[in-house]
Amino acid sequence: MSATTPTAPTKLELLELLAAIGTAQWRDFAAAAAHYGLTSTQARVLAQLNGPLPMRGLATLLVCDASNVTGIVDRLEARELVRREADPSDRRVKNVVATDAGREIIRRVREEMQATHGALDTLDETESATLYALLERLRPTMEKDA
Amino acid sequence: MSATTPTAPTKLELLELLAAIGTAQWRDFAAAAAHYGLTSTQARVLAQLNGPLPMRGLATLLVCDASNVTGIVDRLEARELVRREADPSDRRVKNVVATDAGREIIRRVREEMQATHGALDTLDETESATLYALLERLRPTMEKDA
DNA sequence: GCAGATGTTTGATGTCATCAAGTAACTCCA
DNA sequence: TGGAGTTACTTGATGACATCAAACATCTGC
Repeated sequence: MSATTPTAPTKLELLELLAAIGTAQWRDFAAAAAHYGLTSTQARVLAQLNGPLPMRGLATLLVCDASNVTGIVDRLEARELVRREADPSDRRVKNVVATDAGREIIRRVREEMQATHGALDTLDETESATLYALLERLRPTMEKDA
Repeated sequence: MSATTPTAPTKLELLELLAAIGTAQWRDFAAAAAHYGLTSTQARVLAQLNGPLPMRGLATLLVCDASNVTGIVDRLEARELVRREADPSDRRVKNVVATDAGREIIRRVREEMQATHGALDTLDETESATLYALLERLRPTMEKDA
């Protein structure tokens, strides 16, 4: 803590800075996705698909209406980035699974977020660890809904 | 640096955490905006309007097509949150200005981002300052376009 | 086995995003 | 001066998201 003697920021300043970082990262993500002909929403869905996930679960994760997910998955399925599979234990649910192509494309999108990667590379190990610890402190409160 | 002895996070972990914080904040903002019948885009426009701003400048800030801004400002103007004024020095440009109601509503939106406020309140002054300094280091690189 | 809850889709509607094209106004230089 | 080229804004077409309401099949519990 000797190298930097930061002046205390007002809460508003911190809030605005956080917003700026957030939008910058979002733009980086959207741009990388667009590179592969994906909308940011489609990329977001792919990013969630580590394992099979019911439509409803997807809607919950995206915090949107289930009917919305239908269309998004339709378009992803048309490009064979995703598949709908019947759930063996409940015939109502359809599990969405990423295809190999889908996994590959989202991997590349993450890789190509150059602005974000570049920014994180400017931090040394200690700084990264500090930032990580601070953000992790914020996370639980931030993710509580109103 | 004694209270916390953070284990070094991988870059991927840090990236994901940053993304999580970003989307949490975005949701908080969108929810607060919805409270006042604003879409997140409309709220974003209001947030930019500190002074008069030409349509084109707004489009640049939002990183979107100018034709898009026409519709957004139309809807804001219909609700009298915003006004189009002729520019005295260039009759092509229309400057967008927030009305009193517009300024008031965006002020309240910011106030009501409870998740974000709550999260930031968990940091003491030193931590805030550290976070601020780190994020400010990231900012310039993050905002560089690809 | 029936009533109610749940998962998914369809259809209507509104907002946001793009692109292409059109009009008005500005700039600059020959 | 006066036209060529640029710039600001709008309009219209189209597509992706987002919501809600309603339909349908299936599950659950009593």
